[in-house]
Amino acid sequence: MTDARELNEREQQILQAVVNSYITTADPVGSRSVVKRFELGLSPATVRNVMADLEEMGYLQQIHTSSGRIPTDAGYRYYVNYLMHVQELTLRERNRIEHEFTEKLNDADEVLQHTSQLLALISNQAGLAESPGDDHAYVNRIEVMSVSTHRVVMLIVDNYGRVRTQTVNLDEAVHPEQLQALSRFLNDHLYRVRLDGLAGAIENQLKNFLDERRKTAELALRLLGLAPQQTRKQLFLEGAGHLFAQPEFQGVDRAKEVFDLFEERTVLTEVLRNALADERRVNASIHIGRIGDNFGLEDISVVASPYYCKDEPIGMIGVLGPRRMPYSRLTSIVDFTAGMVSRMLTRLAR
Amino acid sequence: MTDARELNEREQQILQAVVNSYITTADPVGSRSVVKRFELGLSPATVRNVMADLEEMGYLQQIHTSSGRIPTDAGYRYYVNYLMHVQELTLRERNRIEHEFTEKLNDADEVLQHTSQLLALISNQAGLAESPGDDHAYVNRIEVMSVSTHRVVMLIVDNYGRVRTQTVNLDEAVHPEQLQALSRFLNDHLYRVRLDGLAGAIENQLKNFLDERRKTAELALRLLGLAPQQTRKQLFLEGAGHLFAQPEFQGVDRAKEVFDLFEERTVLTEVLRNALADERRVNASIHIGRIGDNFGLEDISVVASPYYCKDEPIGMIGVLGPRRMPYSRLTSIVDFTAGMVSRMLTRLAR
DNA sequence: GTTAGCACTCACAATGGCTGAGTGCTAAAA
DNA sequence: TTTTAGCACTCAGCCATTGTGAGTGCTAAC
Repeated sequence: MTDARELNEREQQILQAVVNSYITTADPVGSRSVVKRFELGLSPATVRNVMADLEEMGYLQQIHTSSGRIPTDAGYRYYVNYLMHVQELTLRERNRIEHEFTEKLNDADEVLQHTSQLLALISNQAGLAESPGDDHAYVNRIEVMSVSTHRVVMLIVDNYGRVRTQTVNLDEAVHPEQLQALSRFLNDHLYRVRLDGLAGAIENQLKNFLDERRKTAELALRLLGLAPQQTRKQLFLEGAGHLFAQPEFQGVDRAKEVFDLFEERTVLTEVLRNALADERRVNASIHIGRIGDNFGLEDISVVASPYYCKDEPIGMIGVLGPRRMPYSRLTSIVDFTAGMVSRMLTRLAR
Repeated sequence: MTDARELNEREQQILQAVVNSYITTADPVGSRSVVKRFELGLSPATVRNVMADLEEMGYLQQIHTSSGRIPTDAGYRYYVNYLMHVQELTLRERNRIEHEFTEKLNDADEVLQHTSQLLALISNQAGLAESPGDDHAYVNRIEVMSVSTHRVVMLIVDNYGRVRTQTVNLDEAVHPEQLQALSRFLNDHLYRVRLDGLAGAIENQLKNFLDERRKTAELALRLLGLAPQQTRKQLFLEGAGHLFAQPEFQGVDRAKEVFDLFEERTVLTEVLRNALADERRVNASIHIGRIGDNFGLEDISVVASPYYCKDEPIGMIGVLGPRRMPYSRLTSIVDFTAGMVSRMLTRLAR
């Protein structure tokens, strides 16, 4: 990789040919097959020279002398940024996706779970969908009730229609009147407060409360403190099996690595998050190669796109597959689907 | 497999030796290695003769002429039923398990999820645990509240401390008074009713109700009818990765089959259920070989044991691994753990 | 009934030759 | 100067061959 000079037209053509060919066949591609498949009006020898240049610049690599070339991460990156023409979805495909979202979906989690399934199905890769985290969700309604003498359930409905329950065990019994007061208090003071700032919202006002109200506030704080923090952003992952069908994951060791990756959802969430920061040409951002530092997997790519609620970015959806994946199609799919999710969510949170 | 005559002592010894050896090494075991490892005071030739007999009777098989023998399903079965001496847990191990259950576990689902993790960890196999189904759970408390004009949440607490919420969308708005009446009504009539018979319990009494009460009852029925039936028994499965470490699942195709099996939890539940019917010598029942009819997997065994709540059998827990598994140890682990779960659950449901 | 001996079987690993796809380089053609 | 034809070379994958070792069945002797 000597310098990063611009590629001339022929180089671009050939890089594109190599990437396209490799994406569909998974075989290293040689000079002869390039001229045959793409009819460039050149001889294999010329193509070889160009390929040698591309290799020197770091866009292609050989798995060993005298095998064809395959794209490097940089090669894919160049292809994705400058060469790929996004393959628009057909009307039929768009209708299909839209149709999927007419189903009865009551809250954001249902929407996103469904989304990950849908993405897996139509992309033939693994589908990912992050559900809105506590930093983007607000209390719509909050209710407390006792379920036994020393046990209390707190029920929180957020602006995405999700219902979350948290059970808390108390040391002492609570009177029904106390609970009623507590419910009123919570609804008064936590309405539209962000889910990750419930305790903080009350603490801030604590000094303004007197007597009974103060007691109620302190009880509220105790409850919130005892409730298990299930703040972890949920990540829906569907269709993992598709990956095992790909030739690059045939080896047992590889398969094991993929399996382990799927167990570690936090890492995946991380990747999705970082994808946002990546340079991007189209709406979808694309992560190419090696995920995290602890996983041996170099051969993973992610195509992800943010979804919005009322123009505010909330989370990401996307697909995950082998590095050799049909980016041009997937970006369209992911983008379009993200748009649908945004619309659904905005409607839910009305 | 000519006849099922009893095995004489020497035959038993040798069958046991073969099973033990194969369980630990995963290699077919030959006559010479048997006499070396187990010091029977016999020559290899004699052992060969006995092994030939055992093969004829269907307890052993050869993978090809001139390889050692490995046990058949029948061989394992004989071993498990008559030969195996249950390997008691050490005090240390029992303490370890008991210690795990001192953790704060608030409801049955937490207990059983924890159990599946624990089993996976100490058995080095996949851990299974079925949570109590709707046919063994009773309503302890039931509450209804509106979360928006046309949306209602029904909250059901069962006798195992589990809280389940179901949201229902209605066509028309509901008045708060209606809901209050509804909550009272439900608590009056569904207390201690089995979770899978809620609608039925109300229908049965429908004719006894007049006027407003009848209206309330009908509203209740509508709600219960609209609520999604999440009756599916939950199956916790943990430590699936352990299986991929076993040599019998190294092949890619095998690995894929295991993966598919884990996606199909209903099949697993089925197996656990059937395990109960199996002949059993010790407390734990053992399923050997081939699961279901649609899976190619012949090489799976399950060791399972029921757990109880107040002496009533509720569900199963167990471990799943290759057919070649250390049954003598696993039965103890599973049995003991099942006992702990029973104790925990009985306490929870007091 | 048990054992020693022997010929036989068969999976598995190592070896070597062959093939085909692909390359780099050089010299000639455009 | 750029492109192409030609040629020698490389290397993975396939195939057949061979040797080895663990194990067997059978027979005859103990």
